[in-house]
Amino acid sequence: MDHPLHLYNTLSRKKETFVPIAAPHVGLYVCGPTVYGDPHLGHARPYITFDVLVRYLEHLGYKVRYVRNITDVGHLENDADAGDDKIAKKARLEQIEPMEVVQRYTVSFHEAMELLNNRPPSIEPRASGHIIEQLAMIEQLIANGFAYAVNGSVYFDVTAYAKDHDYGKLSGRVVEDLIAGAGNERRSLEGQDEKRNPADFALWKNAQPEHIMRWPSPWGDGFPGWHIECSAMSKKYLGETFDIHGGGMDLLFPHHESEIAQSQGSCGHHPVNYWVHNNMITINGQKMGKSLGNFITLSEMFSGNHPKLTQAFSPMTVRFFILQAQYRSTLDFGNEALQGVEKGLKRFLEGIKTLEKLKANADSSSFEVDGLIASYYEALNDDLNTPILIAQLYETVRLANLIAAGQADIDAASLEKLQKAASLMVYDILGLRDEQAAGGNQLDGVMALLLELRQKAKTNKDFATSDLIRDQLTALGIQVKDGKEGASWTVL
RNA sequence: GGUCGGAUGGCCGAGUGGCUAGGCAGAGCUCUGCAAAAGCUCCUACAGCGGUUCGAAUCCGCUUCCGACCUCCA
Repeated sequence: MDHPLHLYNTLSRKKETFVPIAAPHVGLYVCGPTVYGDPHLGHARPYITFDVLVRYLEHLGYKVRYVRNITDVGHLENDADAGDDKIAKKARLEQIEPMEVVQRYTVSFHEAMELLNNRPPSIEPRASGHIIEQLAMIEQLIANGFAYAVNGSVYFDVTAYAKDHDYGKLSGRVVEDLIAGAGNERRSLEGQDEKRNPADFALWKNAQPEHIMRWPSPWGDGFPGWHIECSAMSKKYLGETFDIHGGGMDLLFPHHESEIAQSQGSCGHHPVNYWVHNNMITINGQKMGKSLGNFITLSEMFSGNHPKLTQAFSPMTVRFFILQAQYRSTLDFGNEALQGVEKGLKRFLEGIKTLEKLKANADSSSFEVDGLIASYYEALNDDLNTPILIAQLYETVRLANLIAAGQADIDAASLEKLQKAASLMVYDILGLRDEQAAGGNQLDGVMALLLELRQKAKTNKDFATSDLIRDQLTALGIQVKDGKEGASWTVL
């Protein structure tokens, strides 16, 4: 291909040509959700972004193994309940089993992903199902001198690791600063005094008696630390070095930095070639997140049941909204923006349908079809620039409408090429689907009949009847559009 | 406090040295029995101040403002 795929690699801080380790195979690991709460708008962004990446890679002919974990062992709290396990806490709160919480939110996550038309990953490993692998990696780290056990907990020894490795190369941290402590604002975490050094991080945490989620280990009952699951599971399913690791920018430090240290420390080499990070969704310019409590869940988006929402927004509106920003830019949430996207999406999909139904009307095209199609690929190849792709597809829609109106020409061969390429981009790569496609053959037949009756009325100048039919249909949510080739309709 | 990033038209959001991003909103027109849809046209912005350059939204410097990470987070 003339323009190979380029991805921005956080590690090198520049766009790089994507070259897999063992083409045509591509290994992709994306940090999955912690299932102790409903999925929110922020979750939609990485999973849509990497869904598009997977779809595109497969279109390019790669065989992708897409691994995305489910974190169901919880992480340390930072508030008054410091040292608690988030999942255990929520379970006590609701008087149910931890695994029940995990199950409920895993299901709700899957439902949201399906609504957003994100395809499931190839493997979706659970942290709780890989305790053995995590323990093995921790023991290896101890054996290699990069970890130490204290009071039933095990910590990663950043100082020891940093002697021969660059801890901080991904996130741009300086080890000395981390060791010195990150300023006066740094809160004191439970277990901080057990660490040899403030920069050290937990690999295994000793479980307090009230701690429900616990597993036996060589150091006593406990639970895995913050970052070890991703290292252990990516190694298990993708190997010690794999192609792409994705996730939100907020995971850059300490999560991904520590993943590198754990993998490097235990296996002896760098785990990932391309680190790809999506930016945050903001609300009033501020990050939308659990800790700030300013997030909107996906089910609230879809139902409109949230004080910040003036109306419901469909899953495809949300998907289109997210795809209209490049994944490395922040994207600001707003009703006005969403409403604009909703209308734009409708016109967009209508236009694509118009293109699909188009018939060739000339022996040559009045515009350059190959260049237009090439522009789709150029956009995607440039670090998945979906907004540019969408702009080019809008241009395609404009041309299709012109052809339909007899104001532009296209030949048969060009038309077929364009139809194929545009549909591929819209449905297969961007992963949009027509939410209004409903009714089936029966409705089609009924509508054809109604429109025929209306046409008769119009021919007889019986506009009262023709308007009655149209207005009643409008009231039912079906829009009638009179065109040169007769009337057509869409479900609103 | 440290590190990094951003400031684009009413709103969202691309773009990195000259050439229209795109969408939504708004205005006009065409089409139409009237609408709707669609098309065409218009609205042409780049935080501020300096500098480099024939030419800067785009490069450099300074200023102001905003954000992210440094603590679980997509």
